[in-house]
Amino acid sequence: MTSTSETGPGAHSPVPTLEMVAAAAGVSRATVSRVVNASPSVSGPVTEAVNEAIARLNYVPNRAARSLASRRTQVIALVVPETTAKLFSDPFFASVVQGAALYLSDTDYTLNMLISSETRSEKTRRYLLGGNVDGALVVSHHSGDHSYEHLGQSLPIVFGGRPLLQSESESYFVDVDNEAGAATVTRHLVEGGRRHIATIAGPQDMPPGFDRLRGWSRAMDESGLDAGLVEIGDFTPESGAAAMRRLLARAVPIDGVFAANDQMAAGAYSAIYAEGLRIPQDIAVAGFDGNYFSSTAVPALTTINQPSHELGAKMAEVLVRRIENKPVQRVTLMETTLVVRPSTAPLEITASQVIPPH
Amino acid sequence: MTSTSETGPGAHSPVPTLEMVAAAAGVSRATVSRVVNASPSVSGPVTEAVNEAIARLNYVPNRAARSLASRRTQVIALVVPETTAKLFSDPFFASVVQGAALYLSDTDYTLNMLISSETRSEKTRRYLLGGNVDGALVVSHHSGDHSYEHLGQSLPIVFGGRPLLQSESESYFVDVDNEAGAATVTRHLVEGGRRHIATIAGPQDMPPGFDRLRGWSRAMDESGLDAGLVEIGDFTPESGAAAMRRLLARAVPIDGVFAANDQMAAGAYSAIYAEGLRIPQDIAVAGFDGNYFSSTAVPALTTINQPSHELGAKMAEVLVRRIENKPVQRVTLMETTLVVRPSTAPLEITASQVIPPH
DNA sequence: GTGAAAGCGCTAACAG
DNA sequence: CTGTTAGCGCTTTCAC
Repeated sequence: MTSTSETGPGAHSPVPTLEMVAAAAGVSRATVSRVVNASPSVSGPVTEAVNEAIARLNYVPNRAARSLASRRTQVIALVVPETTAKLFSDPFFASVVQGAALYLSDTDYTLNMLISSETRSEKTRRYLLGGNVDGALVVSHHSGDHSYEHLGQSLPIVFGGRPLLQSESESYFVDVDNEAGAATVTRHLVEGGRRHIATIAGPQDMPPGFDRLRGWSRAMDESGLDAGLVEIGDFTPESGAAAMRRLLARAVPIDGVFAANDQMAAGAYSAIYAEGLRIPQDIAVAGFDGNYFSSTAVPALTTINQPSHELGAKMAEVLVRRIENKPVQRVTLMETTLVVRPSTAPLEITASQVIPPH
Repeated sequence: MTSTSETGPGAHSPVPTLEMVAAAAGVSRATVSRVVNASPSVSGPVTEAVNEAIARLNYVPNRAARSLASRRTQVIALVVPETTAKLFSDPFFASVVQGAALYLSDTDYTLNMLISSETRSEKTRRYLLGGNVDGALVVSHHSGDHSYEHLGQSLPIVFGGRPLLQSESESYFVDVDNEAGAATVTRHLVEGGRRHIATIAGPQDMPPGFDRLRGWSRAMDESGLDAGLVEIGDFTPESGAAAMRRLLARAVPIDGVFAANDQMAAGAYSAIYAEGLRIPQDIAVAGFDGNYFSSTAVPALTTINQPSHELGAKMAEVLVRRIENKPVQRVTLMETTLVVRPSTAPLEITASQVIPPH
């Protein structure tokens, strides 16, 4: 902490400026600027000379000066409007952030992470509107929360997850194809020989909850099966267990369950085991998300994998295109993948037991 | 993507400048600047008038201009020198990043995440030295990798994890107290009645591997037990399983194992089960890290919890203090906590079986 | 194609 | 205590 040698007397600037490059290359500052910004209107020889000088001096442009002059910041905000508790417990966020950061590391943009728990949302808004960023990414898992929607008029924003309300759908967003994923995993259950397939749906006021139920229904209809076995949970394991108990309490046969996320599927496991039933022999179980709940469950859980890094990367890509006025689709849906695991092993292996054992 | 209304003809600047505030408050720009920067040398009435104008105009300072003039960026880089594969699979990083981001969200600093996979490390270095950030946080899980060490001379840096080499220990770092944690969990095993306790250590060229082995040894010595049952792994589940097999192959009794991380403990589980032994009845198992491997194992794994968010927050705190020339310790050790789970249930409940069952 | 000149919005001595 | 005066390092018309 004692002052260390820094600006010794007559010390030359440690960081070379554009002006120094210009002098070294024998051109004007404007020309160097053009080369740095890859302007097409600089002759070959001059470009070379400048690049040589840049390399020799190890020149790095000063972002602040560049931003100030160009009125562009080259900064993208990543807004996470969540309580810290939720943030800490959800691996999805981390993946999305990493995906976005990774994509941007290949561009000239820089990621600026803003955690905006309730109390500071006003501060966040002002920061965003204060000309500190060129655009913003808003990630709110599983909620479709677009409370930053109105900022979209002043700043390019890309949301993760589709908006809940129709009226808000002027916004750009990237989402996972929840409905298709749910339909796919449901079809997988059908192909495994299951005929009495229930679902533990998510809250119907959240897009993922709604869309996944819809996908299940569609697949059931298409397979000519009854789509009446529905119970609603809130995406927690406990709610999954409770929903499963309600399903089992209905006096109808059930040989398969699709839970709208892995946590609820984990809850369903315990309810099923509590009844002395077996997975997958008696009831096949499938989830959605593809997080560690699915891989560590016993037996491992069949699920629909969400491409969370790709989602983050895609959000960043869409935003950059918007900022640079390149054409982009307002809505991007990411494909999911089915991950088959023992929890949905087909019934055929027990074909010899078509007659119930007891 | 057709051009939308932006700069309408004669449109007034949407973002108020400091100059406009000065005019509105009837003072000079310098005075406004002083108020914004909380300089003590501005009279009460004037401060009030300026603040009123700021609020009325909804003024937000321009970061770029401020940085350019003050030669401070208010930006902190978070460097993650890892392959993307590792980054994506390790929950530790995410926690540290979140902790740092959360801490900084209460300050005037902003986090700038740099993912620096091998190929781009030169680009990263130049960026860091190009005056784009006020300081850097370097997080490299489990490795003590300080390849950015030499930058410490030009830029304040705080590392996560202690450096491997003695010679490099001029650097500031925050680390988990690996040795104390390992000793604590080992003592816990001893208190549970275990007497033949082995360890599956991590690589001895990584500080955490080394320190945790040391903690185990120390606790064993202090308890008067033999500290000879050591096998080395590489922190993967597979290596943990292999090490456990080697331990079991030694023709000596083993009733407890401390694995240097949860993944290796998970591997040990499978080797133990493969021998027809039971956890915890025959062998108690404990890990280190406190990630989901420990909570989802069956039986759930006793482990040492790493305060990863706190570590991230502390790193940020130390760095900010360095930047602002406030006193800070060069080394900060974070305390770990013991999480007791069924995998180390005490032997006492089977006290009646002091005589081996066979 | 290239250079000259005029700032971008703010801070930081220096006077007063 | 407050105003004046210079820039910070770069981009960007506008001439040449």
